[in-house]
Amino acid sequence: MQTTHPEDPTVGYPGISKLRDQMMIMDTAPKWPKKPRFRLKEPFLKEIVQAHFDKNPHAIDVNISSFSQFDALLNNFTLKYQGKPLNAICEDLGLNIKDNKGVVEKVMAKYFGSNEAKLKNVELFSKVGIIPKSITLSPNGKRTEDMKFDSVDFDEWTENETFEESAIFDYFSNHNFVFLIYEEAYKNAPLKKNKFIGFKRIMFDEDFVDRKIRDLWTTVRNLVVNNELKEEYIRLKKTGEIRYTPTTNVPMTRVNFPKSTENIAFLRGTGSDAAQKTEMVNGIRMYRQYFWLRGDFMVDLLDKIDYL
DNA sequence: AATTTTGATAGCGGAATGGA
DNA sequence: TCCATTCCGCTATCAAAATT
Repeated sequence: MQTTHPEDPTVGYPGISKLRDQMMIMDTAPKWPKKPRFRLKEPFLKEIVQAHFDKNPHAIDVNISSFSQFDALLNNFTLKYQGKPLNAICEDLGLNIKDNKGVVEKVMAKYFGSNEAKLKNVELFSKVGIIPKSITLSPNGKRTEDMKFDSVDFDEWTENETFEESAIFDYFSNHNFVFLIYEEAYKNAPLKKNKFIGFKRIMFDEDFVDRKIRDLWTTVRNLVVNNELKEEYIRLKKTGEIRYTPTTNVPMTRVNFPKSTENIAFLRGTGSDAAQKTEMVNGIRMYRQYFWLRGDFMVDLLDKIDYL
Protein backbone atom coordinates (compact mmCIF):
# COMPACT_ATOMS: atom_id res chain seq x y z
CA MET A 1 0.00 0.00 0.00
CA GLN A 2 2.89 2.38 0.67
CA THR A 3 4.15 1.97 -2.83
CA THR A 4 0.98 3.35 -4.34
CA HIS A 5 0.23 6.08 -1.80
CA PRO A 6 3.43 6.85 0.10
CA GLU A 7 2.24 10.35 0.97
CA ASP A 8 -1.05 9.30 2.54
CA PRO A 9 -0.92 6.49 5.10
CA THR A 10 -4.65 6.68 5.79
CA VAL A 11 -5.47 4.81 2.61
CA GLY A 12 -4.02 1.71 4.22
CA TYR A 13 -6.19 1.90 7.36
CA PRO A 14 -9.00 -0.38 6.14
CA GLY A 15 -6.41 -3.07 5.52
CA ILE A 16 -5.05 -2.86 9.06
CA SER A 17 -8.25 -4.15 10.57
CA LYS A 18 -8.05 -7.06 8.16
CA LEU A 19 -4.51 -7.81 9.31
CA ARG A 20 -5.56 -8.21 12.94
CA ASP A 21 -5.51 -11.98 12.86
CA GLN A 22 -1.96 -11.92 11.56
CA MET A 23 -0.61 -9.85 14.42
CA MET A 24 0.55 -11.78 17.42
CA ILE A 25 1.68 -9.20 19.92
CA MET A 26 0.22 -5.96 18.64
CA ASP A 27 -3.37 -5.05 17.96
CA THR A 28 -5.14 -2.03 16.60
CA ALA A 29 -8.11 -0.23 18.05
CA PRO A 30 -10.65 0.95 17.28
CA LYS A 31 -11.43 -0.74 14.00
CA TRP A 32 -11.91 0.75 10.58
CA PRO A 33 -13.44 3.21 9.68
CA LYS A 34 -12.16 4.85 12.86
CA LYS A 35 -8.52 5.91 12.87
CA PRO A 36 -6.45 3.05 14.31
CA ARG A 37 -4.18 3.27 17.33
CA PHE A 38 -1.69 0.50 18.06
CA ARG A 39 -1.60 -1.26 21.38
CA LEU A 40 -0.13 -4.34 22.98
CA LYS A 41 -2.55 -7.19 23.17
CA GLU A 42 -3.85 -7.53 26.68
CA PRO A 43 -3.10 -11.22 27.17
CA PHE A 44 0.50 -10.52 26.22
CA LEU A 45 0.82 -7.88 28.92
CA LYS A 46 -0.73 -10.20 31.49
CA GLU A 47 1.73 -12.92 30.57
CA ILE A 48 4.70 -10.59 30.97
CA VAL A 49 3.55 -9.82 34.49
CA GLN A 50 2.93 -13.48 35.24
CA ALA A 51 6.31 -14.54 33.96
CA HIS A 52 7.87 -11.98 36.26
CA PHE A 53 6.49 -13.77 39.26
CA ASP A 54 7.37 -17.15 37.85
CA LYS A 55 3.82 -18.36 38.09
CA ASN A 56 4.30 -20.73 35.23
CA PRO A 57 7.26 -23.06 35.89
CA HIS A 58 6.21 -25.58 33.27
CA ALA A 59 6.13 -23.13 30.43
CA ILE A 60 8.51 -23.69 27.58
CA ASP A 61 9.89 -21.15 25.19
CA VAL A 62 9.54 -22.33 21.64
CA ASN A 63 10.70 -18.93 20.45
CA ILE A 64 7.93 -18.15 18.07
CA SER A 65 7.11 -14.55 17.40
CA SER A 66 4.74 -14.44 14.49
CA PHE A 67 1.61 -16.23 13.50
CA SER A 68 3.14 -17.40 10.26
CA GLN A 69 5.76 -19.28 12.29
CA PHE A 70 3.10 -20.58 14.60
CA ASP A 71 0.95 -21.67 11.67
CA ALA A 72 3.95 -23.40 10.12
CA LEU A 73 4.49 -25.42 13.27
CA LEU A 74 0.88 -26.54 13.20
CA ASN A 75 1.18 -27.31 9.51
CA ASN A 76 4.11 -29.63 10.23
CA PHE A 77 1.93 -31.53 12.63
CA THR A 78 -0.79 -31.74 10.01
CA LEU A 79 1.57 -33.05 7.31
CA LYS A 80 2.67 -35.78 9.66
CA TYR A 81 -0.63 -36.86 11.16
CA GLN A 82 -3.44 -35.81 8.86
CA GLY A 83 -6.06 -38.54 8.53
CA LYS A 84 -4.52 -40.62 11.30
CA PRO A 85 -6.61 -41.84 14.21
CA LEU A 86 -5.87 -40.38 17.62
CA ASN A 87 -4.54 -43.61 19.09
CA ALA A 88 -1.94 -43.89 16.30
CA ILE A 89 -0.79 -40.32 16.95
CA CYS A 90 -0.47 -41.10 20.65
CA GLU A 91 1.64 -44.12 19.89
CA ASP A 92 3.92 -42.12 17.60
CA LEU A 93 4.43 -39.43 20.22
CA GLY A 94 5.19 -42.03 22.86
CA LEU A 95 2.09 -41.30 24.86
CA ASN A 96 0.60 -44.22 26.69
CA ILE A 97 -3.00 -43.24 27.04
CA LYS A 98 -6.17 -45.04 27.92
CA ASP A 99 -9.45 -44.17 26.29
CA ASN A 100 -10.02 -40.92 28.12
CA LYS A 101 -11.25 -37.51 27.18
CA GLY A 102 -8.02 -35.74 27.97
CA VAL A 103 -6.13 -37.26 25.03
CA VAL A 104 -6.91 -34.58 22.51
CA GLU A 105 -5.36 -31.88 24.62
CA LYS A 106 -2.50 -34.02 25.87
CA VAL A 107 -1.37 -34.82 22.35
CA MET A 108 -1.15 -31.14 21.45
CA ALA A 109 0.56 -30.19 24.69
CA LYS A 110 3.14 -32.89 24.03
CA TYR A 111 3.72 -31.65 20.51
CA PHE A 112 4.36 -28.18 21.85
CA GLY A 113 6.97 -29.58 24.18
CA SER A 114 5.06 -29.81 27.43
CA ASN A 115 4.51 -32.99 29.39
CA GLU A 116 1.69 -31.27 31.18
CA ALA A 117 -1.79 -32.26 30.19
CA LYS A 118 -3.10 -28.76 29.87
CA LEU A 119 -2.52 -26.59 26.86
CA LYS A 120 -2.90 -23.52 29.01
CA ASN A 121 0.40 -24.51 30.61
CA VAL A 122 2.09 -23.97 27.29
CA GLU A 123 3.36 -20.42 27.55
CA LEU A 124 3.02 -19.72 23.86
CA PHE A 125 -0.72 -20.13 23.96
CA SER A 126 -1.42 -17.91 26.93
CA LYS A 127 1.22 -15.36 26.03
CA VAL A 128 -0.38 -14.30 22.82
CA GLY A 129 -3.96 -14.97 23.76
CA ILE A 130 -4.52 -18.13 21.76
CA ILE A 131 -7.40 -20.28 22.93
CA PRO A 132 -7.25 -23.86 21.66
CA LYS A 133 -10.48 -25.76 21.07
CA SER A 134 -11.14 -29.13 19.58
CA ILE A 135 -14.12 -29.97 17.44
CA THR A 136 -15.25 -33.33 16.14
CA LEU A 137 -17.15 -33.56 12.88
CA SER A 138 -19.48 -36.40 11.97
CA PRO A 139 -18.42 -38.72 9.10
CA ASN A 140 -20.19 -36.45 6.59
CA GLY A 141 -18.56 -33.30 7.94
CA LYS A 142 -21.47 -32.03 10.03
CA ARG A 143 -21.56 -31.04 13.68
CA THR A 144 -21.53 -33.65 16.40
CA GLU A 145 -21.85 -31.37 19.40
CA ASP A 146 -22.27 -27.76 20.39
CA MET A 147 -19.13 -26.02 21.63
CA LYS A 148 -18.54 -25.07 25.23
CA PHE A 149 -16.38 -22.09 26.14
CA ASP A 150 -15.66 -20.44 29.52
CA SER A 151 -17.65 -20.52 32.71
CA VAL A 152 -19.81 -17.60 33.76
CA ASP A 153 -18.86 -15.34 36.66
CA PHE A 154 -22.21 -13.78 37.48
CA ASP A 155 -20.70 -11.07 39.71
CA GLU A 156 -18.52 -9.89 36.87
CA TRP A 157 -21.34 -10.29 34.36
CA THR A 158 -23.60 -7.92 36.31
CA GLU A 159 -20.99 -5.51 37.72
CA ASN A 160 -19.82 -4.20 34.37
CA GLU A 161 -22.14 -1.60 32.98
CA THR A 162 -21.22 -1.87 29.32
CA PHE A 163 -20.71 -4.82 27.04
CA GLU A 164 -17.32 -3.51 25.97
CA GLU A 165 -16.04 -3.81 29.56
CA SER A 166 -17.26 -7.36 29.98
CA ALA A 167 -15.10 -10.46 30.21
CA ILE A 168 -17.04 -12.22 27.48
CA PHE A 169 -16.39 -9.32 25.10
CA ASP A 170 -12.68 -9.56 25.86
CA TYR A 171 -12.79 -13.33 25.45
CA PHE A 172 -14.22 -13.23 21.93
CA SER A 173 -12.67 -9.97 20.73
CA ASN A 174 -9.10 -10.18 21.96
CA HIS A 175 -8.21 -13.80 21.38
CA ASN A 176 -7.21 -16.01 18.53
CA PHE A 177 -8.90 -19.39 18.48
CA VAL A 178 -7.12 -22.42 17.13
CA PHE A 179 -9.40 -25.31 16.32
CA LEU A 180 -8.13 -28.87 16.32
CA ILE A 181 -10.45 -30.56 13.90
CA TYR A 182 -11.25 -34.24 14.12
CA GLU A 183 -13.67 -36.42 12.23
CA GLU A 184 -15.49 -39.47 13.51
CA ALA A 185 -14.32 -42.76 11.97
CA TYR A 186 -17.96 -43.75 11.95
CA LYS A 187 -21.11 -42.52 13.67
CA ASN A 188 -20.54 -42.25 17.45
CA ALA A 189 -17.09 -43.85 17.21
CA PRO A 190 -14.97 -43.79 20.38
CA LEU A 191 -12.75 -40.75 20.77
CA LYS A 192 -9.43 -42.50 20.17
CA LYS A 193 -10.55 -43.72 16.75
CA ASN A 194 -11.36 -40.22 15.55
CA LYS A 195 -9.18 -39.05 12.69
CA PHE A 196 -7.18 -35.83 12.93
CA ILE A 197 -8.04 -33.55 10.00
CA GLY A 198 -6.18 -30.31 10.62
CA PHE A 199 -6.04 -26.89 12.24
CA LYS A 200 -7.93 -23.71 11.59
CA ARG A 201 -7.23 -20.40 13.26
CA ILE A 202 -9.76 -17.60 13.51
CA MET A 203 -10.64 -14.40 15.27
CA PHE A 204 -14.34 -13.89 15.76
CA ASP A 205 -15.92 -11.36 13.45
CA GLU A 206 -16.55 -8.02 15.16
CA ASP A 207 -20.06 -7.91 13.80
CA PHE A 208 -20.82 -11.35 15.19
CA VAL A 209 -19.53 -10.37 18.63
CA ASP A 210 -21.41 -7.10 18.55
CA ARG A 211 -24.72 -8.76 17.71
CA LYS A 212 -24.84 -12.34 18.97
CA ILE A 213 -22.56 -12.15 21.98
CA ARG A 214 -23.92 -8.77 22.97
CA ASP A 215 -27.43 -10.25 22.80
CA LEU A 216 -26.45 -13.05 25.14
CA TRP A 217 -24.71 -10.67 27.53
CA THR A 218 -27.66 -8.28 27.62
CA THR A 219 -30.30 -10.97 28.02
CA VAL A 220 -28.49 -12.80 30.81
CA ARG A 221 -27.59 -9.57 32.57
CA ASN A 222 -31.19 -8.34 32.49
CA LEU A 223 -32.51 -11.66 33.79
CA VAL A 224 -30.17 -11.54 36.78
CA VAL A 225 -30.30 -7.81 37.51
CA ASN A 226 -34.09 -7.68 37.28
CA ASN A 227 -34.39 -10.83 39.35
CA GLU A 228 -36.30 -12.60 36.59
CA LEU A 229 -34.55 -15.97 36.74
CA LYS A 230 -36.92 -18.88 37.10
CA GLU A 231 -36.38 -22.56 37.74
CA GLU A 232 -38.96 -25.13 36.74
CA TYR A 233 -39.36 -28.88 36.66
CA ILE A 234 -38.82 -30.69 33.41
CA ARG A 235 -41.90 -32.73 32.66
CA LEU A 236 -42.55 -35.39 30.09
CA LYS A 237 -44.60 -33.83 27.37
CA LYS A 238 -46.95 -36.78 26.95
CA THR A 239 -47.86 -37.52 30.55
CA GLY A 240 -46.84 -34.36 32.38
CA GLU A 241 -44.75 -36.44 34.79
CA ILE A 242 -41.66 -34.91 36.37
CA ARG A 243 -38.42 -36.27 34.91
CA TYR A 244 -35.80 -37.61 37.27
CA THR A 245 -32.06 -37.88 36.68
CA PRO A 246 -30.83 -41.45 36.16
CA THR A 247 -27.92 -41.43 38.63
CA THR A 248 -29.03 -39.22 41.50
CA ASN A 249 -32.79 -39.58 41.07
CA VAL A 250 -33.31 -35.88 41.64
CA PRO A 251 -35.97 -33.99 39.65
CA MET A 252 -34.52 -32.42 36.49
CA THR A 253 -34.97 -28.69 36.35
CA ARG A 254 -34.31 -25.92 33.86
CA VAL A 255 -33.42 -22.28 34.37
CA ASN A 256 -34.71 -19.71 31.87
CA PHE A 257 -31.35 -18.72 30.43
CA PRO A 258 -31.09 -18.38 26.63
CA LYS A 259 -31.28 -21.83 25.02
CA SER A 260 -29.67 -23.14 21.85
CA THR A 261 -33.06 -23.27 20.11
CA GLU A 262 -33.37 -19.51 20.16
CA ASN A 263 -29.75 -18.36 20.07
CA ILE A 264 -26.43 -19.18 18.46
CA ALA A 265 -24.87 -18.16 21.79
CA PHE A 266 -26.47 -19.62 24.88
CA LEU A 267 -25.82 -20.82 28.44
CA ARG A 268 -25.79 -24.39 29.68
CA GLY A 269 -24.85 -25.70 33.10
CA THR A 270 -22.35 -28.37 34.04
CA GLY A 271 -21.36 -30.15 37.23
CA SER A 272 -20.52 -33.52 38.74
CA ASP A 273 -24.15 -34.56 39.13
CA ALA A 274 -27.58 -33.11 39.77
CA ALA A 275 -27.18 -33.38 43.55
CA GLN A 276 -24.21 -31.01 43.43
CA LYS A 277 -25.46 -27.69 42.09
CA THR A 278 -22.93 -25.24 43.43
CA GLU A 279 -23.87 -21.97 41.76
CA MET A 280 -26.42 -19.70 43.45
CA VAL A 281 -28.00 -16.89 41.41
CA ASN A 282 -31.17 -15.01 42.37
CA GLY A 283 -31.62 -17.55 45.14
CA ILE A 284 -31.71 -20.42 42.64
CA ARG A 285 -29.28 -23.27 43.13
CA MET A 286 -27.93 -24.37 39.76
CA TYR A 287 -25.01 -25.95 37.95
CA ARG A 288 -22.03 -23.77 37.23
CA GLN A 289 -22.98 -22.12 33.94
CA TYR A 290 -20.91 -21.98 30.75
CA PHE A 291 -21.42 -20.08 27.54
CA TRP A 292 -21.74 -22.14 24.38
CA LEU A 293 -22.02 -21.65 20.64
CA ARG A 294 -24.16 -23.89 18.50
CA GLY A 295 -22.24 -26.65 16.73
CA ASP A 296 -23.88 -26.06 13.33
CA PHE A 297 -22.85 -22.40 13.50
CA MET A 298 -19.26 -23.38 14.35
CA VAL A 299 -19.11 -25.86 11.46
CA ASP A 300 -20.46 -23.25 9.01
CA LEU A 301 -17.97 -20.71 10.30
CA LEU A 302 -15.02 -23.07 9.98
CA ASP A 303 -16.11 -24.23 6.52
CA LYS A 304 -15.30 -20.75 5.24
CA ILE A 305 -11.74 -20.89 6.60
CA ASP A 306 -8.79 -22.71 5.04
CA TYR A 307 -6.80 -25.31 6.94
CA LEU A 308 -3.38 -24.18 8.13
C1' DA B 1 2.57 -36.60 51.72
C1' DA B 2 -1.97 -38.14 51.40
C1' DT B 3 -6.62 -37.15 50.70
C1' DT B 4 -10.54 -34.38 49.28
C1' DT B 5 -12.56 -30.85 46.57
C1' DT B 6 -12.97 -28.08 42.58
C1' DG B 7 -13.20 -27.24 38.00
C1' DA B 8 -12.15 -27.92 33.16
C1' DT B 9 -12.61 -30.86 29.05
C1' DA B 10 -15.31 -33.27 26.08
C1' DG B 11 -19.38 -35.95 25.46
C1' DC B 12 -23.57 -38.98 26.89
C1' DG B 13 -28.23 -40.37 26.60
C1' DG B 14 -33.20 -40.05 26.69
C1' DA B 15 -36.97 -37.22 24.98
C1' DA B 16 -38.56 -34.19 21.49
C1' DT B 17 -38.57 -33.00 16.80
C1' DG B 18 -38.50 -33.34 11.89
C1' DG B 19 -38.16 -35.37 7.37
C1' DA B 20 -39.20 -39.10 4.12
C1' DT C 1 -45.06 -43.99 11.03
C1' DC C 2 -40.52 -44.87 11.25
C1' DC C 3 -35.98 -43.45 11.88
C1' DA C 4 -32.44 -40.02 12.00
C1' DT C 5 -31.24 -35.73 14.02
C1' DT C 6 -31.34 -32.30 17.51
C1' DC C 7 -31.93 -30.60 22.06
C1' DC C 8 -30.19 -29.91 26.60
C1' DG C 9 -29.71 -31.29 31.45
C1' DC C 10 -26.63 -34.43 33.11
C1' DT C 11 -22.11 -37.21 33.51
C1' DA C 12 -17.14 -39.64 33.14
C1' DT C 13 -12.62 -38.52 33.71
C1' DC C 14 -8.55 -36.32 34.97
C1' DA C 15 -5.57 -32.99 37.04
C1' DA C 16 -4.95 -28.80 39.72
C1' DA C 17 -5.91 -26.68 44.01
C1' DA C 18 -7.20 -26.92 48.63
C1' DT C 19 -7.21 -29.21 52.85
C1' DT C 20 -5.75 -32.41 56.33
